[in-house]
Amino acid sequence: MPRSHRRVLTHPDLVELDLLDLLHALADPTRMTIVRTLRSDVERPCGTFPVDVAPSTLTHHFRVLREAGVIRQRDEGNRRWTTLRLDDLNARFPGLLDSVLETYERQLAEA
Amino acid sequence: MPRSHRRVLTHPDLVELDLLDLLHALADPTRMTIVRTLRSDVERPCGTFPVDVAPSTLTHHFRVLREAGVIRQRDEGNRRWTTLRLDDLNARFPGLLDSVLETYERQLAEA
DNA sequence: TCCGACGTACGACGTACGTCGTATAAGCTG
DNA sequence: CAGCTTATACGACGTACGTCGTACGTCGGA
Repeated sequence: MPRSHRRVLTHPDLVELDLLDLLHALADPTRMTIVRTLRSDVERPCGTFPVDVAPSTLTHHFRVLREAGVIRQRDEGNRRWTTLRLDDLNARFPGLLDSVLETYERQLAEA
Repeated sequence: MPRSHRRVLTHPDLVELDLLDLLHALADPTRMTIVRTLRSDVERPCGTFPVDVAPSTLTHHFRVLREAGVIRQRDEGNRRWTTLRLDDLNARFPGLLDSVLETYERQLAEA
C-alpha cells in the first residue's frame, strides 16, 4: 500500500550499515523468526509471517530490520513484500548472517 | 575484592548460554571495546580497560557480559581479573564470536 | 460504489537500558 | 591503624524498547 499517510520506504545504503545495529536488530526472537522465515521463502507479504504479535507490533519490527539493512520492502497493490538483503549483508559483513542463523538454528534444535 | 557486600560472582553454564543474549551483549560499543581488548590481552583488571565511562557504568557492562557468558571474572586481592570465555563460546556458538569480532574490526578500519 | 483486507501511524503503557554520583566494603601500604 | 586503591551496590534520571489498541489510508473484489 503505497505512500501518502505512510512514510516513504527508505533503505540504508550498503556503506551505512552498522554492525552494532545489525546485532541489536537480530537480538529479538520475533525479528529472528522473521529473518529465518525469509531465509527459506524468498519473498513474503507482511501478514504471512508465523509470529504471534499484533499487526502494529509487527510493523515496528519490520522497521527495525529495514533500518538496520536486514530486509528490503516494496509495495505491490495492497501488499508489502519483504525480502532478505542477503547479498548486501554478505558484501558488508561477509559470512556473518549465515553464522548467526546457523547458530540460532542449532540452539533451537537443542532446546 | 571478595564477597560480602558484593554479589556472588555467578557465571552461566555452557548449556545456559543464549544466542540472543549474546547478540544483545555485543550490540554496545563500550562492551565491544571490552571484548576486543580481552581478545588481545589474556587477562585484565577491571580498571585497565580503554573505555570512557564512569566506574559504576563499567561495572554494569561487565555484569551484562558476564551474565551472557562472554567473560569470566575472578577475584585476587584487591582486583577483579577478567577473561574472555573463548573456549566456551566456541563450543556453544562455533566460530560466531570470531566472525563478529573480525567484522567489527573491519568496520572500524573502514571508518 | 461499497466493503473487507492489508498494513501503517500514532499514542499509550510498562519495562529495560545506559549513564552517573554517592556510599560502601575489602585489600594493600605505610 | 589510617589512608589510598579497587570495584561494587544502590538509587536516580532520561531515553529507548516491545507491546498493544485504535484510527486511517489504500487496494481489490462483489
